Amino acid sequence: MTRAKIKIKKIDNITARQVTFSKRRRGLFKKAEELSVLCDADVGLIVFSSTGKLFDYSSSSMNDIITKYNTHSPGMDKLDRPSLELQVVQKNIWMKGDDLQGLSLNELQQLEKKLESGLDRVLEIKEKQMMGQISELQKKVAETEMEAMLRKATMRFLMDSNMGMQEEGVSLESTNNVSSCISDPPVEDDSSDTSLKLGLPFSD
Amino acid sequence: MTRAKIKIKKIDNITARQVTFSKRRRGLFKKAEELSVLCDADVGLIVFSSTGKLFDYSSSSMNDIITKYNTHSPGMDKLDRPSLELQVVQKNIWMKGDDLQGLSLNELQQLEKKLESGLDRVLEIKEKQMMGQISELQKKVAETEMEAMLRKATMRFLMDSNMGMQEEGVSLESTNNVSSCISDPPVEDDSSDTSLKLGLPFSD
DNA sequence: AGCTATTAATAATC
DNA sequence: TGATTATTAATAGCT
Repeated sequence: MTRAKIKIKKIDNITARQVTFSKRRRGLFKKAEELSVLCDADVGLIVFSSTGKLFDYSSSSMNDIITKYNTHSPGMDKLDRPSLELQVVQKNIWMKGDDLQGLSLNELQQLEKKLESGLDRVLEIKEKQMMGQISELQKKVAETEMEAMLRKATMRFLMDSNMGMQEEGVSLESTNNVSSCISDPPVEDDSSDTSLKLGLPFSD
Repeated sequence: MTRAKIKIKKIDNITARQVTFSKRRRGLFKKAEELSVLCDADVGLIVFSSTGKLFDYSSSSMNDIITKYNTHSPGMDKLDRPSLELQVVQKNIWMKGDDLQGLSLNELQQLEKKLESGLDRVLEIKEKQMMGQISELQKKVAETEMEAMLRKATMRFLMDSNMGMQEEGVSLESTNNVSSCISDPPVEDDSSDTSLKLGLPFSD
C-alpha cells in the first residue's frame, strides 16, 4: 500500500515480516479504536504474533465482549420454548422410535437433510449459550479454586517450614523449594524490609 | 482520511454513522486479514455495532483464539510450583493465623500492600487459566446438555402429541405450543414436502 | 527507529 | 445501498 504494491501473501524474510507486523499492527489497532469511537461500536481485537506474543485491544472490557460474542446467536430469541427447529428434531427422534416406514425413501432423505442442518444450528446455538453461562460462572469458580489452592499450599508451606504441628496426621507429599527466603515466624534475619528479598513491586 | 479530515469522535448523525460503520468495518476486517496473512499472525476480531449486530473475523478459529487469549498470561510459566508470589501469600496467611504482632505497624502495612498486588496477579492468572480449561470443556458440556434437553423435549412432545403411553407414571408439567404444524405419526396432511412448513433450508 | 514515494482507505457527494 | 472522486492516511522500501 505504498512505495510499491505488494501481494498479500506471507512475507518470507523474517526480519521484514517482523517490521511489517509492528507497523501494520499499530495501524490495525488504530483503525479499531477509530471505528469504536466514530461509530459507537464495541470492538475487541486479539492478535498473536507468529512468535506467540499477545496483543489486544478492546473498546470496553474484553471479557464482556467475549461473553457477548459467545452469547450472541442470530435469532436466538425464539429459542427456550420448543422452537420450530427443535420441533423438527423431536419429530425425527420420535419417528425414528416409532414407525418411520410410513414415509417414502425420498421423504426420508429430505427429512434427514433438514434434520442435519437443523440439529447443527441448534447445537451451535446451544454451545454459544453455554459458553456465555460458563463465562459468567468463571469468576466464582476461580475464587473457589483459589481458596482451595491457597489452603493446600499454605498447609504444605507450614509443614515444610519447620514446627512440628502435624498432630492431625496429615501426610506430607513432597519437599519443595520454599524455604530459601522465608524462615521462622516473627521475621528474624534482616527482617526490616522483606520486599527486596521477595521481589515484589513496592513503592512508598 | 479523505475528502476532508475528520475528528475522531462519535458521529452524531445516525445515518452517516451507519454508513461510516459499514465502510470502516470492511476496511478494518480487510486489514486484519492482511496482517494475518502477511505476518503469519493469528487474529481475532469481534465488532458489535451500536445496534448490537455482531461482526467477526478470525484467521483460524475464534474459539481457539479466545482460549489462547484466556490462557495467555505474562510469565505464567513459573506458576504451578509455589511461586515467589504464592509464597508471600502463604506467609501472610500463616502469619495472620499465628503471631502477626511480631511485626511493626509499618512492616504490616508494607506486607499488606505487597500481598494485595501479589494476590491480585495470582487471581488474575488463575482466572485466565480456568477460562482456558473451561473453553476446552465447553463442547462436551454442550453435547451432554443437548442430549438431556432433547430427551426431555422429546418426552414432552410425545405426551402432548396424543397417544396414551404414560404407563410409567411420568407427570406432565405443562402444555406447550408444539402441536401447530406437527400432527400425528406418519405425516398425514399435505405430507409430500415438510420443508416449506418448517421453514428450514433445503435445496435439492 | 526515521523518511518519502506511492498506494490504499475513505468523507463527501451524487 | 452503490458508485465516484478528491483528499488524507497508511505503509513498503530504504537508510
